[in-house]
Amino acid sequence: MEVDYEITSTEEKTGKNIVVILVGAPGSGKSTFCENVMSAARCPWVRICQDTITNGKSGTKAQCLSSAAEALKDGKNVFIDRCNLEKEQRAEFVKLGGLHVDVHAVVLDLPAKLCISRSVARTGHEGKLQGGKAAMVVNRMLQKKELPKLGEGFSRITYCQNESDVQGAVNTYGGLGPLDTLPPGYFGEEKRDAKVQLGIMKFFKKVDAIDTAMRDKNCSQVSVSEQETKEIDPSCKETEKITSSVGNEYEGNTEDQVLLEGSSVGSLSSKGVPTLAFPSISTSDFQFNKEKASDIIVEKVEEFLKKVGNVRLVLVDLHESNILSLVRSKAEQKNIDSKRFSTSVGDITRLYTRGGLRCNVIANAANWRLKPGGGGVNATIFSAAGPALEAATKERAGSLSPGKAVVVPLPSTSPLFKEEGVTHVIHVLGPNMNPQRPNCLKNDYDKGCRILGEAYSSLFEGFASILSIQTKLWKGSEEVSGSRSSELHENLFERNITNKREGRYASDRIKKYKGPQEESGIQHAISGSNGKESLSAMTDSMEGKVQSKNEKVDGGKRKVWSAWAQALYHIAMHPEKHKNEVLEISDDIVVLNDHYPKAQKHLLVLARMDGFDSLVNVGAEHLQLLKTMQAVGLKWVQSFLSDDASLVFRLGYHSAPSMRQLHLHVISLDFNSNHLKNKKHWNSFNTAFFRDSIDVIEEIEKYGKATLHDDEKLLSMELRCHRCRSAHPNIPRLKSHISNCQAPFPATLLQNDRLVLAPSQVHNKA
DNA sequence: GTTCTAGAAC
DNA sequence: GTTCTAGAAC
Repeated sequence: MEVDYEITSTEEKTGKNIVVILVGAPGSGKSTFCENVMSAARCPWVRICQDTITNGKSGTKAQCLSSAAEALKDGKNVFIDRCNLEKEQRAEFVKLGGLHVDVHAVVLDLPAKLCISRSVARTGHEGKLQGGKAAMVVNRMLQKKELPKLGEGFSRITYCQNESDVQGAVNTYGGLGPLDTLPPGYFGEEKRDAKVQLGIMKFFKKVDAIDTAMRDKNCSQVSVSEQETKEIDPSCKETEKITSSVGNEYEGNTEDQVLLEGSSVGSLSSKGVPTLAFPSISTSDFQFNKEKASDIIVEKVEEFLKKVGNVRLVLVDLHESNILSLVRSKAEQKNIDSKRFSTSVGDITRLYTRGGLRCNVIANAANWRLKPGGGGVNATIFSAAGPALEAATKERAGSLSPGKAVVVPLPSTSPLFKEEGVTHVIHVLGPNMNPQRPNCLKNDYDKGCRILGEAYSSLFEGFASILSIQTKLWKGSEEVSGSRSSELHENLFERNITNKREGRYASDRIKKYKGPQEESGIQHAISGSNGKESLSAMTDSMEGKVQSKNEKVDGGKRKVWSAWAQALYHIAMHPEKHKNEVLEISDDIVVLNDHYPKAQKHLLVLARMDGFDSLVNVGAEHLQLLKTMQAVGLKWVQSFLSDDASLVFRLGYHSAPSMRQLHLHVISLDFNSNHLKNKKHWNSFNTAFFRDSIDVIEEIEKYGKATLHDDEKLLSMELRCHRCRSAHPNIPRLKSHISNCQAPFPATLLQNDRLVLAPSQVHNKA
């Protein structure tokens, strides 16, 4: 290894090409890794996948080698996307290295159970290795795995043990510029003693009929991306032999039979459909009658699913229980879409890692003090989420009354967030029928049922309120927005087609909230806890939304701009009258400093076209102008970067600008400015309200329109750091945090050139 | 868009 | 008492 080190260090500045040999079992995410790097990349990469090398069909190792050599000759970097778990399988690819080519290894050494659940899920599409067999194969492969060493000829080896390591590596490679080199050596932690766990999926003791149906029918909605389905590739051809030899070895092993059956549940890990997992409320420790409870659950689920599209609810219990079967049969009787509601057996805090079931939000059957401990689900969730949940909960509410729910965003530091992808926990308190517990209703089931119904309403509305923030599900936009996936949790909230019905639902809700007889439970769930984001704020904002919608729908009416909102318009029309403030004038655009800059550098690029006030009426005919604005913005960014290479920029539009005349914000992401004073300022640049220019252009190219997120709610969202996503109670605290936060930017921002930064800084920021 | 300021939150 | 937010006026 020392030899390698010397070679690379002497040639450090030459901008060598790289061959990255991925090492990982099927299901470890190799292809996804490549895709993520390539989508962020600043220099050309070629992914060589034995599985698809012959016009989409599988090929030979020799073909891979020659394609790799060719790509290197063209000056491209290369991914070798095959399992490469054994030294011998890697040897020939390592030989691609030389004077001008470095060979790196990226080891996706993720938990075996995760690889297995993913790969088992994927074989359904491939039809090669079926269900349990795939599990055996992966198991066996992992047992044979030999982790790469520098001595094999690698100059750099990166070990990834979990998703966050993987993201780190994606950032590192994705951020490489053509002349950049990475330091040689070992990176990340190597865990050699990891033993493969057999029978990992006994957790799924029973496959719900509903779940199975879901897997079979759900291809369109619960789509597994193509490259994922290809994960078991011919580079694992060795493994097919293993399959046959191993297959019998495991037959008759009941645990693994269970595994096989249960694993198939993993395939419903539906990326893209926001999912709420919830326990049955009140039926365990609070001793609520299960028969009655199951009626309420089914009724509330049905009601919610009718109102909100494209979401999924999963009732979870640790064991196959009476309540699960009651609910299942009642849901079946009511013909509730099994794709959208199902039951599941397992630990609600391990649904993804143990079962491949992605749940963005989980509900907690909380106690009234909202404290950890006790037993059951509450103890499990608090312990799995770590102290971060307790702290975040405290920020939101001190206690909870029966029938109410409180939505708590999970800090990204929580293991539940990092490992399971859970973004929010919703605490719910149900009615209590247990004399040993507080607030016992003494068998008053009239009241009990009402409160339990309220509890579920609160829970589901809380879930919906999260969606409305994260996916604009309620916006009723009638077009498919760009379905790029994004940061860890946003992945789960992939944007989807929303329909008019949902849009109407949103406005129905507004009317409802404006009415005098508000349902306190619902109110509570949406307002978070104690009115911080108060009901009135919500109704006001919703009202605003309806109003602006009317303008759009009615078409004829135009937004009326106040006098103060005309300033940019005047400058755009007569830049010569504003020579002092204008930095650049052309026929199409005017550039000026924002009068109240919200960061060290904050420019506006104005469109000069009369009547082009905002993105609301943008269309394909404006494409060229938008591209010009973007290009001019980038030009200025480059000049700023040459003065200060530590800056990072974003270029984009406000979905609902306050000032007339389309203006592109070019802003450095330090947000170090005294003019940044309030929530609206922050959120207008750091939520979906801000539309990156590059995305707007892409959407117009694809759909002729841009999706706008002009929901006022976005502007009153809690304050979160744009880097580490931590939440802060007020602007001063946020500002003091961001002045120090050096966390890498979230993956969403790192993709698609949304960030513009100096080439020399690429690694640091990523 | 900002400024001003009452009053909520701490 | 001080800090901070949010609504109204411009």
